[in-house]
Amino acid sequence: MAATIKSVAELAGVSIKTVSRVINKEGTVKPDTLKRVEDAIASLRYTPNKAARDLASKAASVLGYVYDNPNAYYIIDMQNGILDVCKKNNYELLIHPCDASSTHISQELVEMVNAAQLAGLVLSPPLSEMPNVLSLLDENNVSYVRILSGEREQDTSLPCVLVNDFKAAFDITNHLIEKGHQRIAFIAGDEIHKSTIERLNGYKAALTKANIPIEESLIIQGSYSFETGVKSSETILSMPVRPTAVFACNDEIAAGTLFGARMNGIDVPSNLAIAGFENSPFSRQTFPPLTTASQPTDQIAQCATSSLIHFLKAKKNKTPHENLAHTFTPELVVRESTEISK
Amino acid sequence: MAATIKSVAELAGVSIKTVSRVINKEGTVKPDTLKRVEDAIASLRYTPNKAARDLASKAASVLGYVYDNPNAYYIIDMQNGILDVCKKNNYELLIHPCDASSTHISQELVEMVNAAQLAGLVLSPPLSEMPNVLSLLDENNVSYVRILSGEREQDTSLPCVLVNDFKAAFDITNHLIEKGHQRIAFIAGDEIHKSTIERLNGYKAALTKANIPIEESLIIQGSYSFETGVKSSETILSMPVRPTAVFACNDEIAAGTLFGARMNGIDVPSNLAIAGFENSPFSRQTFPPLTTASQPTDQIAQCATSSLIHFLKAKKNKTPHENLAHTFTPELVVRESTEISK
DNA sequence: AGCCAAAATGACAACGCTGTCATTTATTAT
DNA sequence: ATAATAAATGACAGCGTTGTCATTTTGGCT
Repeated sequence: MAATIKSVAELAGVSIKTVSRVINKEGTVKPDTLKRVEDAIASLRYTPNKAARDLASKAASVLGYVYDNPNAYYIIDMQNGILDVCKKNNYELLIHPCDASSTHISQELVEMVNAAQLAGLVLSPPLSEMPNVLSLLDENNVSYVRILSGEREQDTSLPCVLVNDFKAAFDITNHLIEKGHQRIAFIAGDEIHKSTIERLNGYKAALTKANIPIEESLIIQGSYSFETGVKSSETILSMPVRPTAVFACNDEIAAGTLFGARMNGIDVPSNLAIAGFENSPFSRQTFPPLTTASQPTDQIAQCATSSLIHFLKAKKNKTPHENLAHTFTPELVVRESTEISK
Repeated sequence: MAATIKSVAELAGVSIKTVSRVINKEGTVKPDTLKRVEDAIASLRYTPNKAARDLASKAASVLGYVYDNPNAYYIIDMQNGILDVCKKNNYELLIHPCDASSTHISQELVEMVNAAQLAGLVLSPPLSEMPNVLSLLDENNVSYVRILSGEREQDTSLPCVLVNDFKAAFDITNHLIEKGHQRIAFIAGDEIHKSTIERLNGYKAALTKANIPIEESLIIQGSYSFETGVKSSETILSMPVRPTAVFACNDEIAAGTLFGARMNGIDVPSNLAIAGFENSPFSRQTFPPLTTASQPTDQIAQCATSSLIHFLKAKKNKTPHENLAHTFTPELVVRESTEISK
């Protein structure tokens, strides 16, 4: 069977504790002993038994990524970012898709954390923004890092990563205004997502700054889906005074809007300019490609994960932990859907 | 701290072994003892320590999903399918994205299996089709299930799930022929994927059956990407005798082709019919929506995962394992990209 | 009631590692 | 050279389970 720490110790002529020191890089081993142990490890192809380590050290090194989000691109990017950092820190990742609208969701998460002995959780929206979820996690002393839109509430000592959707939405709206648009419709995503609200506020702020009155009739409720875009395009096209531009809350909605416009023979951008949000791959693949805001999802994920890991280390060593909140601001990406190419 | 088996045993007034029997559902516990133990578990909110179980039973219940595939939708579907079955069987899933073109890929996988003490691996294309990867896994006695295109080779006792790309590609091509097309271009995906070859063969078979000669100049090499589609559309549009239809190896290529056609003012489907493959969400979101073949990715994933778990159980109990290969055939989905809607 | 097999339960040693603390060895200061 | 100190190493007891095997209890027969 597989080599154990004992067989390595025997081969290297040292005690198992010394081998343990080597694999944990404790640094208190003499160079030549180190070498012997390393050789033994290599020749036996030894890999430490994870279960035994976790058991002995009373600390599982597994994080959980919990999401409820239909956006495959977002999830993959998040996941890859998280995995990246996990790998570097010798953590494992447990993936847990779930239904945020379920009434048992909070309970479900706590049970999962217990059952899988997770060290911590990475929460992306909308879970990261649901007070009931967060408070139950707090009660159960679960460590987590949140990725969310807007500002952080003061009442937490846990790490979090903020996305400045307000600023990015402001920039997009501003871009449309600079292109000469005065009537700009806004298609909202799910209300449960704080990003929807932040983006709406950014939109409003840009209008206000340009002295354009905010018309509630131009603001359309919806969800983060292609279908919302298609439906909204109908609404928009049938408005008595038709807007000349649309700012959709994400690329999927924008793509739907584009699709709907197409169906009705409306040319984009000459008859209707459309902007999305997220810079997901298909924002480049629609015709014409979509103006959008580029969210560095994998960086956000990496940042969140390493914050969490730092936090966990600090917690274990009872070291004080300076709890910085990192902020990312998505950047405007201008493409043909708002600008006629030469 | 958290409850342990010992505290449960004390509270219930039984030995830890009996508690162990209860949590493992061994079924040899008297109803009233069972009840007492279950009550104790509930009142202490006990959850078994995973590390301890794995260590004692010498068998971690963690599977690995290894992929190298840029297609976010495919991966998410696969992953969800796998997770589904894992959850039902109390397995965990470790996600491992990797680079199939790396020279160390085989080694990397073996190391990962050892390091994480994985029970088995789920391999999707192209990894599932790479002889060097498979043989090294075999050498190291790693259990895995493969998802792949076409037929199974005889030389393995491990489970696998087959996708009949040949038949589906035949159906798509046939559909185009029935629509009256005689010159049909084929845009291939990456050569490393067996699906590319199977789909090409299906295309050829359909042409042959309809007595349409196969023209090599109509077969364009490429990779599974939007860009391939865009580029290929240029190639196609500049052909001396222009094809009237295109069968792209997947939806992404098809979307690219559509994009390219658009750029050149070619109407789809009236000037050029386009079919894709995969039924990924955006095949519904292009304008016009794409005719494609619907692959039940999550079912395939579920089937593969449960095959693997059965195999592992059989292996552990040294029970003989009947090694069936399941086959899925993607189904034709006709949409507007090949058919003018009324 | 008395016997026996079958069912239920328990005692205890693993499993492979880390943490604690004791012991040995090397280094420095005198 | 010698004591004092620091660095390196080791012995051993856990960690919370499961597996093995021994022991007790139960229920069905006579």
